[in-house]
Parts: sequence; C-alpha cells; structure tokens
Amino acid sequence: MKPIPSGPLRSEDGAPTLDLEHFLPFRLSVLANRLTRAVARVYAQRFQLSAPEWRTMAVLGRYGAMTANSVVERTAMDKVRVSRAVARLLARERVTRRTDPDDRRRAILDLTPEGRAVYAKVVPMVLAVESELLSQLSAEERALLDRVVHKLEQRTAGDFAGSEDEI
Amino acid sequence: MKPIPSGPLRSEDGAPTLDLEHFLPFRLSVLANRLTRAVARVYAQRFQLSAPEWRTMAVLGRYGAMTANSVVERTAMDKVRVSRAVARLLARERVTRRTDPDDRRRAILDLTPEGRAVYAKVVPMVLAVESELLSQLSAEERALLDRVVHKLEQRTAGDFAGSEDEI
DNA sequence: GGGAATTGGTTTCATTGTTAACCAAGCTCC
DNA sequence: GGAGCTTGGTTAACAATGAAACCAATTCCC
Repeated sequence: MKPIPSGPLRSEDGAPTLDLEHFLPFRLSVLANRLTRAVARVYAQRFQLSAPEWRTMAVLGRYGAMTANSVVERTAMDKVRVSRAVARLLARERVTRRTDPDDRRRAILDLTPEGRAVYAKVVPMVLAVESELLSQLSAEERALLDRVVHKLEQRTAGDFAGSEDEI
Repeated sequence: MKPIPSGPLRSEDGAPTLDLEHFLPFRLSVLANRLTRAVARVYAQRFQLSAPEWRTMAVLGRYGAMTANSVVERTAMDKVRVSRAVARLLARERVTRRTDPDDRRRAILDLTPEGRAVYAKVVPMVLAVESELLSQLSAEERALLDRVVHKLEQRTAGDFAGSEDEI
C-alpha cells in the first residue's frame, strides 16, 4: 500500500501521469459495465429480454402508458433504440401501441397484462441485485454516493464539453 | 431536498417499486457513458483515436512494453477489443509488436516515438477533463467517492452474480 | 517423446449501437 | 390555404461489440 498522494501524480520528469486505475471516468465505466451485466443476467435469458426492452418496460410499468418520446426522455436511450425495443416488445405482445387520436404522429405505448406480469416478476429481482450491492455501504456512504452521483449527473447533463461554445 | 427514505420504495399495494432515476446501476451506466464520451471528445477527432485505442496507449505509456494479455488485464477490455485496437495502432504506427523470443505465442507491444508523442499530448487533456469534473466536489466528497467506488469495484470483482455458486 | 490440455491471440459471425436519411402529421405565418 | 419548418417515429447503412470457433506455440504428465 502506497500513501495516497494529494495532487495529480507526476512522473520523474514532471509530466502529469495517467493511471487508469485511478482515473474516475475509466473506473466508473468498468464498474457500470459490470453492474449492467449483473443486472441483465437476472432477466436476460429467463425472460428473453434485452436491456433496452427492459428499460422500456420499466418506465411503462412504473408510470403507465406514454409515448415513445417520453420513454426516450425517461430512459436516456436514443429514439432508434427505443423504436427497436418497442418493435420487439410488440412482437412478443408485451406492450401495445395505439395512435394518439389527438395527434396522429404520436403512438401511445402501454404494457399488456402479460407485460405487466413480467414486469412484476423482474422488479424484485433487479432490486435484489442493487440492494446486495449496496449492502456493503453504510447509510452515510449511500447518502453521499447519492449526492455525489447527483452532482456529476448535473455536471455532465448539458453534455458537458468543458468548453462547448454554444451560441 | 427530500428526506432519504430508509427502505426500498413500495407502491400502494406493497409491491416494491423500481424508479430508474434512482436505480444505481442505471444511473451509473448513464453517467459513465457521458463521461466516456466527454473524455473521448478531447482526443477522438484530433488524434483519430478510439477509446479502446486510447486505453491501450494509456497503459503502454504508463507502464511500458507489455503483452496484449497484460493490456487486457489492465484495461478491463476483452481480448478481441484489444486485438483490434492494436491492429489499428499498428497500422498507424503508434505501437510496435514483436514476438517474445522466450515464448513465441506472445507478442510484446510498445509505443513508437510517435505514439509516445501522442500519449504525451493526450494525457494532460484527459486529466483536465477529469479535474474539471471533480472540481464540483469537496475534498471529503472526493475521498469518499474514491472509497465507495473502491468498495463497489471489490464487490463486483468476481463478476458478482449474487448467487454464483462456484465450487 | 508425444498426445492432451492450456495459453496467447486472431478471425468469424450474429447482435448491437450510431448516424443520417427519410416519411408522415402537424404547426406557422404570409 | 399552402410553402416551409418542426415533431414523432421508422428505416437504412455502417461501425463497434462480444461469444465462440479457431490456430499456433507451449506446458503437462504419463
């Protein structure tokens, strides 16, 4: 165990050094990937469900019928992904789609009873994975993690470029 | 600020509820994606470099020549990705590959002078992105974030399945 | 010494993600 | 009322990914 240096590491010649093991974007990326896989594992094979499909079902199950666009907003997926996920969910009769009579561009999506049944089974499973994960953390740690992640979400929200000169 | 609920949320009927917005694996996945893109933005076009290529260069630049397998371990990418990244880096003459005389299955990779030059230019750029990101956090928050992420890394290391009965 | 298992790495193939083009409905504003 | 912009969503084309098959060199172990 080496003592933790306070500033950014520098190599002998004074140039800043990049250690992937300590580089936050990298670490989070690896971590998030593992988590996604761990979560997907509980529903993928058992319910023949991909992550985009599950996310779509998750928001429909939680908030009720909505347009594809709303699904896009709530899931942080782009519309192509949602479109394809919905196509597969329709094929498997897990959601329905009906054209909004008030604005015929819109299609309103909703879970079928069968979709709802799948939803009800999957929710506890993925929550169990999360809570197992969090079981390692104290209440303070959880609260702070929540706060910090929230800050980072804010910080990166406008698709932060650091120096994006939008007009 | 809402008070932090102690247990998992439950809907009226007592069934547990899943809110993507508060589901940690989902949040981290979205956040990590944004971070990866933000970091990639600083080197992608300017140096014609993809994320896997950059990661490969990063470990070679930091730790010196090593086999592809070691790159795999250090970057947490799978070997296919590394293999392809290396192929492109070879084509652009940013790394060299020579067969290890002691074990002719192995190929030892290293940065070329040009690769090293690119590395030296990119490192400060990505560090700047990270530090801009972290500038939002207090010292305590950073320290705790580091600790919590470390815990989660440990927790998910064995590719935690929650119930993987390995022998 | 020599077959079987292992290791390092690449290729193949099916899936997925991304970007741009596209279509159809609705809105704007003259 | 109709040319042109905007919005909701799908399709098409292309690059990136991951699992498994594969090849070659090495080690195991009888």
